[in-house]
Amino acid sequence: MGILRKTQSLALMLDEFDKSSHAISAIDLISRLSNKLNKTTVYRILDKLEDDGLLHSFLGKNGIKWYAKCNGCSKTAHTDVHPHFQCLECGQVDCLAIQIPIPELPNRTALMSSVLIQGKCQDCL
Amino acid sequence: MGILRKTQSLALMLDEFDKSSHAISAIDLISRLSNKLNKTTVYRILDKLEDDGLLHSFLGKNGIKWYAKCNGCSKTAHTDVHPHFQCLECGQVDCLAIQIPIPELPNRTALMSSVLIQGKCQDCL
DNA sequence: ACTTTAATGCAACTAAGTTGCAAATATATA
DNA sequence: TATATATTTGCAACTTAGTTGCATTAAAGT
Repeated sequence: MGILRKTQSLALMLDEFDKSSHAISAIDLISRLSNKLNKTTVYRILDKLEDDGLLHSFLGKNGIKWYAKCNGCSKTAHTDVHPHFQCLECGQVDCLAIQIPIPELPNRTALMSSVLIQGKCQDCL
Repeated sequence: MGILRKTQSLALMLDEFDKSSHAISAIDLISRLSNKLNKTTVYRILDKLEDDGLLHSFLGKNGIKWYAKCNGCSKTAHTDVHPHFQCLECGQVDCLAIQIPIPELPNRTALMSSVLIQGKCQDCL
């Protein structure tokens, strides 16, 4: 069950995602909003926004969770499966607007895939 | 700094990897050996075996760490970069002996990539 | 304005992994 | 083979990311 009520907490969080063109880690979001929201609230709203197809989540370098705005995802299906890029120097994480084709696997059925590319971003080159 | 001494703990751990053709999660290994080894020891030996290029590690579904035997990696470089497959039904994780080509990225340099494919494995189809 | 129900904060918890240090055990040396 | 030295190990305590239960607060419907 996704978002039902327009609360202040929700507005604050949407604001953060509007401000930034990059992905935001749950941890970072919690610290940015630490004087305004409890971390439990942050996690719960992230969950709901993902349910609603407004955000998608993925795991970064050390298994920590990142969120970014969805592009063409719906409440029912996260269709927009793209790779993510994490800069090894500044840590910045972005969605890449490309498709990585996953080949047919003998004896297996691929249902989803996650690709994390690491390297140097624009700013750090 | 990798393995220096041939200890019992080391033998026990190598045994586990010899027994299984699949990847093993750190957690699973700890529980398999819980009556013989301390979890700290398990983590430390895994580290060293990875340093030595005998094992490689990667992150599975929920960000937990998996280890599998290396194929052609050396102490200095983990060259064998392949995707991993995790079965959504039984949880089993395997290395896939294929290459996923990462395209050139405009304005960025890709230094490494990790690909996790999820779906159904042989046994669960 | 009042009622209902969802959202929030808090504190306590879980799970995976890490650290410091003293005790145990390999290996090198005599 | 005994001894010295240095690596490994176990333990307990800690860290970090994320979760849960429950009482309180605040939206939204009437």
